[in-house]
Amino acid sequence: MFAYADFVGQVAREMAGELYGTMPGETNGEYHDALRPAKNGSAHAPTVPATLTPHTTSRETGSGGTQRGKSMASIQSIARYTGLSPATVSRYLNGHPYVSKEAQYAIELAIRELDYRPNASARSLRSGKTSRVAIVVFDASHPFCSGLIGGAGKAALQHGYDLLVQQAGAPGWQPERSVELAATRAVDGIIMASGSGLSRRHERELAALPVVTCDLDPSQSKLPGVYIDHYRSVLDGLEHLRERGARRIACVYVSGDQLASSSTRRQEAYRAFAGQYPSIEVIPVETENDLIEDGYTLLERLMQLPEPPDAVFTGSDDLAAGCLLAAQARGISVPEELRILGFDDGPVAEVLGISTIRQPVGRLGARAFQELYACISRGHTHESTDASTRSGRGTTGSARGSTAGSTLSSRGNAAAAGGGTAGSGSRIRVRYHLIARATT
Amino acid sequence: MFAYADFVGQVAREMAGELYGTMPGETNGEYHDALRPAKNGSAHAPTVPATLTPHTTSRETGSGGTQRGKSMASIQSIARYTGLSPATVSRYLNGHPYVSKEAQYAIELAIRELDYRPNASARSLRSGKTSRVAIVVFDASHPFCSGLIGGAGKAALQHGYDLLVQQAGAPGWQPERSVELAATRAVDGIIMASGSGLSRRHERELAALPVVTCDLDPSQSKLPGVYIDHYRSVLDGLEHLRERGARRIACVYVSGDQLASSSTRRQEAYRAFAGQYPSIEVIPVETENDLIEDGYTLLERLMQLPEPPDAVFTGSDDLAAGCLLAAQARGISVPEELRILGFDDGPVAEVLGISTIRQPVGRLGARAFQELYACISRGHTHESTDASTRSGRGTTGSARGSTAGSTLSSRGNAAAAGGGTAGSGSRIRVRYHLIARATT
DNA sequence: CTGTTAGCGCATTCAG
DNA sequence: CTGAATGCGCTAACAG
Repeated sequence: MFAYADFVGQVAREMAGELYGTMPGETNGEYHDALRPAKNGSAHAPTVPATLTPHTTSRETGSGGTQRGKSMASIQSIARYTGLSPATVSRYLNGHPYVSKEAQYAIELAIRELDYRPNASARSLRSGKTSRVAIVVFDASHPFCSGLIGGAGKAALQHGYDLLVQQAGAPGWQPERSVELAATRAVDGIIMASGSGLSRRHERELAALPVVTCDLDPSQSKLPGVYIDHYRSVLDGLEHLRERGARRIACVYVSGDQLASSSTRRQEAYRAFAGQYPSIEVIPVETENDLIEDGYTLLERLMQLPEPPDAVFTGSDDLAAGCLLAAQARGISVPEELRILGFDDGPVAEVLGISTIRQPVGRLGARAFQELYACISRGHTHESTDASTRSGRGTTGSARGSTAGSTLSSRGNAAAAGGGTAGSGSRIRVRYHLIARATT
Repeated sequence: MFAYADFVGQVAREMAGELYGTMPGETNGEYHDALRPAKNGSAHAPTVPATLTPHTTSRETGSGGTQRGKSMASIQSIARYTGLSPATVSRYLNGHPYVSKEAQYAIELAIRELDYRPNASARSLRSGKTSRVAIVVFDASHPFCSGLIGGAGKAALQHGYDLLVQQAGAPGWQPERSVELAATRAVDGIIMASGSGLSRRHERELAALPVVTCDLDPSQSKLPGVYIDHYRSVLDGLEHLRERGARRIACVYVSGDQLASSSTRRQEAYRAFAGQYPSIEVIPVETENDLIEDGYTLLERLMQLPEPPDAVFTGSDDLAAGCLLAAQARGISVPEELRILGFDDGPVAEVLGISTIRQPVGRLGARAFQELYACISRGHTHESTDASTRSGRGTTGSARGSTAGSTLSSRGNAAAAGGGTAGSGSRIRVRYHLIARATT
């Protein structure tokens, strides 16, 4: 098969955050700072002995401001250059009417000549907006998170926004950082896609800011959020297994809910399912992480049980893959003896032929941004216009064929209207797909 | 097997950027734009008849500034609150000495009371720095890119920096956006990890800014950059195949080099290898994309050839996976009849047991940031102190056992000293690993 | 159509 | 130890 031990080692190391450090034994020649050329300023480097103050061209360099020598052209510069006033230039820049043709030409020329660029900070300071939002995920390199980032980023772009990424799982990160980001107006709003380390206090602080949670358990906080209905997707998945004859189903949940996913909701679904089908045994199983290796050991643990399960609801493709590999290694036939269901429909599930539940991750991220954008445009922070009429529009079971619809719910500022017909309400629905594959 | 057609459809759709849009048929209650408050400007959109100027609440809301009602506490506010001067407060905030105990307490209280937060834009405006850098990738949700983002983000965090992400592959993105980001001082620097659409002009503009390329072909631009030595890794990979008896090797390259990877370097390596071993036939193969589906069709194409290859150097795990699946579908025995080598060592290669070449993607991103950081700290932009003495420190072949070392090179501002011993030079080395697995 | 004035929030002189 | 003054770059009110 494959070098499993080695693999485990690698993953463990990478997850431990060592992946970007300097490995011992690698020839690591850092830069010499010595031969730094003095390209600074208008040919007078500040590195001068300092006994004689280089006399900074008297004024102009003034007190604070841009210390990068080039002394970036300002709106003033081009005002002087053209003989116009800063106001006129500003007007031109912002596309205001009432700027004479001559002025326009002159300004355009000056801009090109002086290589002028408006200063973003100054603009933000004046306008109070940054055209920038942040998304907080646990680990940007995790497929789920990166999907979120991708989707949110694309949506942001369409509105002229940029996306800042913070990783709650990175060494040194603290919840403070995210709160401050918005509080200090470094961004216009935040998409919280990681519940990691979110204390009550932080949440309270966040509530005062434009924030939207993303795939966080909605019952955990009062913040508006976009999320997939894990409860129903789990029920559908279990139903899928049941229909195919499973009677002892191992139901996995991740202990540390570091990653953005509502494991509590899942567990509720497990319980609900167990209640609904007393004849089926639901075996809750805990795992610390959801990587392939974890799945591997997980299955070995399961097989130690006096009465091993005949199905595993893993809640993750990687776990499922690990389970499958372990099963194959043990000579357990899948799916005859053991059914395995994944989650997310990543490449791994694809190539291994694992049945799984596909989530519209990219769209989830995009919706999150859109909600946030609405929030921001409205000038609100979150304003509890809470009327979550959790509509239970049928369709709960019946994983008929290979796909079943579910909802992606959005609980936002606008009043939530439960109804079934389209339009008017803050609920947005997309479909997830339960994909049945031959292997598992 | 698995529902391949369906899969292909999905991937195709997602790559087309539709992944975050609204699917037809889903109940999608978009927001009504009707109730959007007229928060534009100070309430007079330029589209207005302009006869009467709406006259905004006289002072306090004044001219520009924060339009969010709460009227954020400023340093002034707490100066007034405490009876101190703004200067003292500022001193306190920046940890200056010479602030009396009493003042401190008073200020701390006021801060808590007024819920004060320093304004990031104002700070940036003054200081000229943002503590923020941008990374430009083609698609954040691609494993390679997300690895870069993850690594860069973590490294950034350690220096108190935040990371902004732009996706060059997103609909609507233009190279302008990236340039402007740095030019307008919205960020302190840029990590360019996507060569997509980079014209000469843009590159020239970038050259004047703190920028570091990441995994872009170093021969393509004069910008400083961090990159993996694809040339040598390819040679090692081919050597690996040769040692195992391959004599007709299909060498894949991606036509559009949209993703951050130097396909030209690879092709050079292909040629070099072909020159070195005249008895081995190197068959260059082009593919538009590097997804599993592409690998699948790729192999089918290869098998149409009069003389099919006995090995494939795919340059991508996904491609390799596709090849493997296609081969299995055709009843071709792997590795006996056909050897397949992947690249990156992602989960897919892992579970399928595909031999592959692991790249330290996270570390690559991290190094890129570190280079950029050095750049920024030094106050430089890039200054071509170019002396790339490409050292060829042995170790080229000999994929002995299962791993072989290679270099991750960094070409920066400081002069590059080729030498073998540690230190002194701009070269940074880490190891990639060629991982041999049973299946392929 | 244009210039003058003023101030966004902060940090840094320079005098006390 | 502290306060007054100044300006970072930009834009929105006013007058012209």
